[in-house]
Amino acid sequence: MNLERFLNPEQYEAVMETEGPLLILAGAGSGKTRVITYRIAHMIDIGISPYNILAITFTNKAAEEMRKRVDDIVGFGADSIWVSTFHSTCARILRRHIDLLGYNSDFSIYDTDDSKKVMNDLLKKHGLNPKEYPPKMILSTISSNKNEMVTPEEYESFAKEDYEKKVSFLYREYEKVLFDNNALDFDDLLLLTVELFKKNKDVLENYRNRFKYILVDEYQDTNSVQFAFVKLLADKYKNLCVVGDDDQSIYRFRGANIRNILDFEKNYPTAKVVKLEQNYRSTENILNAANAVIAHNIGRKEKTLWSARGDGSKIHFRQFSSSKEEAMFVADDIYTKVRRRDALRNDIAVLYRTNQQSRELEEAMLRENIPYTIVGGTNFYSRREIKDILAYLKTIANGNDNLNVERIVNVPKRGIGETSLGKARMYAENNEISLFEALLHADRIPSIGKAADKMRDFASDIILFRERIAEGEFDEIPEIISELIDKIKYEDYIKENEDKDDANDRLANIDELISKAAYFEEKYAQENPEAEKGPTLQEFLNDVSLVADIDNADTSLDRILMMTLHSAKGLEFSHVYIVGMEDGLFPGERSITSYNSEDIEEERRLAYVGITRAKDDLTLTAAQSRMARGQWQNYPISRFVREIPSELLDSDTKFKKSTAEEIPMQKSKYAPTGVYGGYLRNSSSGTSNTIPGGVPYASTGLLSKGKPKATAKVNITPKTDSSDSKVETNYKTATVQAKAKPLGFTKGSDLKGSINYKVGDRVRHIKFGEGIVKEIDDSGVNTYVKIEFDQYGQRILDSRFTKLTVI
DNA sequence: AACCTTGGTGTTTTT
DNA sequence: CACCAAGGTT
Repeated sequence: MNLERFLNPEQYEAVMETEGPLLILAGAGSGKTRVITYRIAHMIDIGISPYNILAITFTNKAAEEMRKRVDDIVGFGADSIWVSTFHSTCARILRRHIDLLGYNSDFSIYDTDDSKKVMNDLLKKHGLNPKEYPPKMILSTISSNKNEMVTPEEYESFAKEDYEKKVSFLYREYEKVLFDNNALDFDDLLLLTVELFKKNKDVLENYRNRFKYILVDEYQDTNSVQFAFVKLLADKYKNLCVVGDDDQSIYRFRGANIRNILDFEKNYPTAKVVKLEQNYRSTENILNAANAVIAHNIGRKEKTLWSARGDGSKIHFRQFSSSKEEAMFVADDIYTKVRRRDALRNDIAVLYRTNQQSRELEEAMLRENIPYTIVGGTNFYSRREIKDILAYLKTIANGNDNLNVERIVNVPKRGIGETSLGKARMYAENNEISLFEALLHADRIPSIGKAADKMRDFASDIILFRERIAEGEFDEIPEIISELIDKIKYEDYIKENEDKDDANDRLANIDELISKAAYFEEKYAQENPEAEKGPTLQEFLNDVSLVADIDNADTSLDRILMMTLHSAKGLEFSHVYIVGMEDGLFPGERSITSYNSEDIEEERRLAYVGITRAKDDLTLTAAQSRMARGQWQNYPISRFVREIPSELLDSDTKFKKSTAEEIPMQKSKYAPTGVYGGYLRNSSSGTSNTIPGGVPYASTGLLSKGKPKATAKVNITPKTDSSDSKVETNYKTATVQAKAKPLGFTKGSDLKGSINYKVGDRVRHIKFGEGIVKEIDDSGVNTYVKIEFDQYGQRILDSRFTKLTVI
């Protein structure tokens, strides 16, 4: 391969140094991905076996992309490189060897919600007041301990105050519950792998010999336990290449230790260092702005990023009176750009500090009819119906997992109530068996009555599935899911308990889960070409537990992307908007008042990451007031905007002197048309709400169609709220009690137009095969497509998720 | 046992 | 404001 043609001298050096420790300091946009992929390709080219390479990436998406790119260059062998994230790598290792640590290889992986549930139960059990011992805080202490590899015993010996002693007690108890449930939380995946290696030298030796060459991307965001993991593996051959940029370290809150990258040369004295300082991504104006901002941080590795792309346009800054105005501006600006063909939709991103900011932006995009995808927020996998089905699958895989058993034992309702369940719990505890075991032998539970039969039926259904899977009766995971849903009559349950739209929504989500399983099978077959069997249920559940929000974002669609600054790491867009540039929001209140200067510096690094996502055009916006915590907050313009030299800025507001008061407000040109406003609660809470500014959403089509479930009480009174006083419309405030659709539908809400099939078309679906489009229903919030499949019969699919190809 | 209402409370960012 | 948990009602 003649690589010098494709690489600059520094990149070339980084590619060629295959032996020994190497630190690549890769500034933003400096062609890092290019270097990594060429490096791996080169290694294979000079005869290093792909089998001996381990590459750790930050997201699964990045892993997939890297594999694809290497494949494009070398054309073979890329599939036997082990490319994945820290968490997935560790999960995979643990599935093989965790029995050495006393766990069972069918362990469940608990997400944050699960951990919270465990902690709440513990507090209740020990009569501790959640106000005195906030579960969130305790869990975060536990998490930090795990990331620093501090055991409950060690923490106990540090603990001086009563509070700390209680926390150490809870830490110990929490670990016990997880162990008893045969469950691991995210931190355990890393921690236990390190423990495994330390305790079992032969296992470690095995992996050391396998992974002779190790590459870690985004090294600035590794934490102590990840460092330990890498060090253990790399210590024999020391062919460790780490790539990172200390200026882009943004995960301190989850234990990332910036010293890992700053001290790399100390830890590996023979290390070579290569600096990549030419930025190929951004215009000079954008890069200079980023450099100016980050220069305010102290204690960084000195580097000067430069670009040869020319000045480009200036950085736009606008301040608005409210966050609503801000959102409308962004939507309007995007609309104009796309219409004038200045930008393609999938080359535009809107970035924000907190997920809740996505709400108003979403409304604005809907109003301007701009197709968008929101990354993150309410995760697909945290939807009720998905969690239910997954809880079944997890129970089938791991019967010791009491948490998941509790979730589904009476869902769908099968007449097992709280009272009888309490007795089963008691019985399980007294006999030191799992809850599932107790249910299976429910007839032995004293004074339990009729519920015993129901319990036994439930447990034996689960066992039947387990046995049939073990005997290889199912060819593919989607079949397990489909049959499970039939068996427990989940569809009927949904249809009985929800109105038509909601039921459709949930059923479509379940179909989407089946599609995901089918996609997983496909991916697995590609990555394991020699495998005779498909992936196991555990492997699928693994994958599901460890997906990042960004992993699911399909960047090829003709939609703009909206996400947090954190999620945007590693991505690039031609046009970038960063909204909410306000002191108090970004940087956040806490980092401003914190006396630890690290906090504000991390926010600044986040700003740096955000700015450097932009290739050609960057727009920063701020609002003078926005609603937060139920109150209007008035924030001044972010210091990060003020740190950008004024000659780089295009702004019709003069704010160099840097206080918000001096800035004239933008006049609104977005007079509302009478349909505007806040959110209705969904039915489960059912209380009345004030809709600031107008008729409830029903008339915008955002509410689920059809009549409200509860009686709608709509009192319209003149609006007196001052927030919209600039807008000359006849505003009303409405108090309604209604069955409403929460606006939080994310993951790429669709807008009409991006569907490329019509009634009568013959289409192909990844799992259900071929079929004919019978009906396209876009009367409600989302568009549903009814399809008659040749093999699977009629199904209703949600167009937001379903990818159908017209044949 | 299931549904509805009320009240209390919390504040980034994510695997 | 929005979420969640506890208590009250059918």
